Amino acid sequence: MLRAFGPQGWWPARTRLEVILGAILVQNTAWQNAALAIRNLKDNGLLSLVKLKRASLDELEFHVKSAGFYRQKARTIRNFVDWLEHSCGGSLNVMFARPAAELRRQLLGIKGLGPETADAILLYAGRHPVFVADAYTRRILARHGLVRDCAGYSEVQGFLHQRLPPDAALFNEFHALLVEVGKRYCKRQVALCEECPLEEFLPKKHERQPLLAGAAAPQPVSEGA
DNA sequence: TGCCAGGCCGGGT
DNA sequence: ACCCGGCATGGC
Repeated sequence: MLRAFGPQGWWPARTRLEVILGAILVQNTAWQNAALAIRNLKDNGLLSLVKLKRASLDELEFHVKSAGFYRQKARTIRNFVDWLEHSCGGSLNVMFARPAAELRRQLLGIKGLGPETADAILLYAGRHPVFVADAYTRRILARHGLVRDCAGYSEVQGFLHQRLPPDAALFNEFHALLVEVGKRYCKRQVALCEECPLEEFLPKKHERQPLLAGAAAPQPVSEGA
């Protein structure tokens, strides 16, 4: 994928706060629409924790409207800012100084932040080696028979964590490339992705082992595989 | 026109 | 522990 598409330069954000806002705003939404919302916040001087704290909910809703689900996302932003204030004295430095596992639990406690959003924050703003097993990642792995079709977020994330060295830069680039490939070759209603450049690196279909088929336990994998 | 997009929550089995 | 409907805008 890297050879086919080159480095993706993700996450497309300038600051940690932009990563966090983008992670919330992009939930089940095309990035373009989330980027528009970020631009609106920026153009209206709201792209700082102090300003976000002062903004009314109506104001937030108005500016993030282009991202869709704007009432929920405005509340989620508000929930995060409130939590940061109470739990971290309003400091992202304090927040990101916490151990990844603890911080993840706390983020999941914020209404509107689920596993993918929390992990995107941990990886792309905190540089923690946590794989973001988003819809494209799950779809591509399932289409190639690496995980079950119905595999959920944590199952796919576990699959990747078992087989990859815990390297944030690797997770970053790999995930970004999976999304790029997914956008081109692995949409929802396309059953096959014969054009997918991943095919080149995988065993032929008849040679593939059922790595996580059915109720079988995950296979132990050698170190650094 | 209809489908899709880098989810998450709440209520129901 | 799943399953489902609701949430909403913008692009093709």
